[in-house]
Amino acid sequence: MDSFIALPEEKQETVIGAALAAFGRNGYKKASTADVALAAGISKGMVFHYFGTKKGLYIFLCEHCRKAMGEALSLNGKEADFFARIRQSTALKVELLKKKPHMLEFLKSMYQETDPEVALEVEGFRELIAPAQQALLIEDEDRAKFKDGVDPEQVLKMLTWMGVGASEEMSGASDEKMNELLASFDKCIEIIKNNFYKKEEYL
Amino acid sequence: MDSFIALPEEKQETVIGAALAAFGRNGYKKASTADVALAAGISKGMVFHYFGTKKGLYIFLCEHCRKAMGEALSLNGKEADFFARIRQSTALKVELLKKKPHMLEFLKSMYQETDPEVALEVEGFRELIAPAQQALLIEDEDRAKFKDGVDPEQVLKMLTWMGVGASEEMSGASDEKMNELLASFDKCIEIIKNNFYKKEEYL
Amino acid sequence: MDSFIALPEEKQETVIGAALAAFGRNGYKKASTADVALAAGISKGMVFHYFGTKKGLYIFLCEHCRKAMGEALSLNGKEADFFARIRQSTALKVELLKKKPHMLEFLKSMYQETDPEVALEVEGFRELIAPAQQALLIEDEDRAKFKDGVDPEQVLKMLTWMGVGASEEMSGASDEKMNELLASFDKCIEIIKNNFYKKEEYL
Amino acid sequence: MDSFIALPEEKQETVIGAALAAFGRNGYKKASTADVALAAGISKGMVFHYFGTKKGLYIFLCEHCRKAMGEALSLNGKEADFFARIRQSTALKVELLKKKPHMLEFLKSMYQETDPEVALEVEGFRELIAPAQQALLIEDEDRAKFKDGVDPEQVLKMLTWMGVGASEEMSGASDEKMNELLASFDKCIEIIKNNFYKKEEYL
DNA sequence: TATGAATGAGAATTCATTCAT
DNA sequence: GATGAATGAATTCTCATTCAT
Repeated sequence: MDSFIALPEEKQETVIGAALAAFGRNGYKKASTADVALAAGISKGMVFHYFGTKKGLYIFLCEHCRKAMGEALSLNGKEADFFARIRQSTALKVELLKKKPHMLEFLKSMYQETDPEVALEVEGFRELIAPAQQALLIEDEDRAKFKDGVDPEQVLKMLTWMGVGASEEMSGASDEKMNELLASFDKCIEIIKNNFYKKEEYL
Repeated sequence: MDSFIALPEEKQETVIGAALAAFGRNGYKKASTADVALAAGISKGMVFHYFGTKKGLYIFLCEHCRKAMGEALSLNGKEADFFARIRQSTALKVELLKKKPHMLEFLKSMYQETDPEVALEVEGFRELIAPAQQALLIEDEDRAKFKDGVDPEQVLKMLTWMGVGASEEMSGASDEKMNELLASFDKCIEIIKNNFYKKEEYL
Repeated sequence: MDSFIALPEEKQETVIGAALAAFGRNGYKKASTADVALAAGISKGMVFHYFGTKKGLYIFLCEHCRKAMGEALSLNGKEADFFARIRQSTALKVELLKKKPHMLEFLKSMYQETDPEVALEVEGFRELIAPAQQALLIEDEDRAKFKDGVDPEQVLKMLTWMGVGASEEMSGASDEKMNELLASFDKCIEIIKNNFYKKEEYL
Repeated sequence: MDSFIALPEEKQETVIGAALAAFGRNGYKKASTADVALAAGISKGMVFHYFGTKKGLYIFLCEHCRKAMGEALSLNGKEADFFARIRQSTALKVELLKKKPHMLEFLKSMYQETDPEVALEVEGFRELIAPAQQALLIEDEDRAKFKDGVDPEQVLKMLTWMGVGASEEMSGASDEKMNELLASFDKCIEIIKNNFYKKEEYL
């Protein structure tokens, strides 16, 4: 793993790209180290030299994606408003994944991974990525903006669930369909905001 | 397949349960027919006698789940009100999945399945199951109940996504937690109804 | 086996025909008892009831063919002349095999069988059938007909080898081709007779 | 296949010998890759590394034999006389098959192979090998040497059939027996030549 | 470092044979 | 006698991992 990090950035990217694509396309079990090596233009032996085992490579990729997600979202300049934060967060994620299509493939596949050999690790990474994806904590100043009688936590839950549902539907959707779904999701946020924020003041 | 259907119901259930569990746990590729046979208490040979191939078994399970879902939801006695229908549908699904926990596992895994050997079949079943899961079509008499300026279709989409998100979270949750989530989901429906229906008339 | 012989002739023929066809088409190893049973319209269990094992069935068929061959050739009414005997023998064989096409298939396949499980038995039957096929012993009265300086035994060897070679080529040949080859073989016999018999007296 | 060709000649021969023997002994279907690997002193995996599939190995062997036959016969230095050519060709083939006994076994088995999985390929190779085995075309200058009234083509056919018959008998014969048969075959050629060539001029 | 040949455990599938009904 | 469900050994093929070069 150290020896991999010592590689020139460019070569690292090639290998990572090839591996993300291979696992994204076929899942953990069916993706073969030979495929990864071939696509990366290195020998099978090197894959094991760099990552020890197939599992080691997979976990490295999970970690790599988590970092990339985190970095992208950390650019999220603390938007003042709760709903604005949700929208920006969503937009940033979509941005990132459009630039690194293999990463999107991989993440989708990772969310679907059921192979027990990596189940534990994947579970952990899912939890690590989740908050990074959300940045959805309701702060005190947000709370005040909600209409009386509306439970902000419940609204957050609704939004979170909707996000999961929308993501699920985006998985495997075409680019066109994805944009459409994104617009629809945006509309949902809008609707909820319109209905649960105190109208006069925060719209 | 015929020979399988001729089996006593009880034995069928054992085999189906074992297979749902195996595929649900490990996904199509890694689940092994030997595991299924062992868990079902039959010989490897019988798996092939009954279902021909591993793929045949998988497709049989898809079909089986579709039927079970359909039957459960067909009990849904045409509630008059749109939101009432959603609630009942959700309650019925949760009921079913509590009784057949392996089926839930399997369905989740099926929604995630990417193995090209069954991709086509799974795709088909997803589409067949989707409407059965919903029974959520908005009818004209429902449309009239929504506030002016509210797009009923968008609200349906929100509810659908929320349903998926909530189901996801319910997966693997304890019985207690599941009840809690169900209550929370119920609250969501309530909130949305309160906000999008014409208040005076339909609450 | 006794139980099989107790069957009505007609049923026996059905089973034998199906078995000859199955083994003839696919060879010993690849032909499956299930195929035989299906084609014969009986259950797998009966195949084993009648013949004990797959090998038992195969040997029964060998024996059956040997008998059939012997009976056909025994009709061969002791033609006086050596070459006339060869021709009649050939004609009778062709006759028989045209009437029982499955038997021909089977015999061809049997001559080709290399599976060690039946190699010994097949070897034995080949030797048993060979003389029956030939009826080619040169008798003293024949010997006198050959030109001086011609070794009758060597001529017999030539004819035998030609017979094997011609049979080999007939295997797998179409009906039309087979007739053509038969005519050609006939011409060979004629040529040899013309050249090795004392001309004036025996042509 | 490339990787196999890259092997040291000696190892290639070992593997080829083991495979020829296995298929020759048991036929395509029953010969097992495990046997081949064991006899060749390599692992099961390597068989597939080298040849991809069992069928790939079989076809490689067919091709290998075709080449070996072709090379051996190409040494046949264009003997002037037809019968001389036949004798030399026969001698060369016997030479080859004495050196590579497994090849003989394999070729016999191949000529008998009926397994549909390789039927097409075998058919093709049979046709390719046939002419290589013959080198027996009668040329115009040969034709003139035959007695009037003798059909040279029919004589060729006789010789060819006899060659097949003799080869069949040589298969599996002891070295001593083989020499005896060879001498007998030689005598046949001599006899035929004596009878069908114009005596005064060409003997 | 880098290679890819080599290994061997494991997976799907087939099928002769047995045996309860 | 008859059936065909049931068994499990054997077979082809795949692939992570190791290791000599």
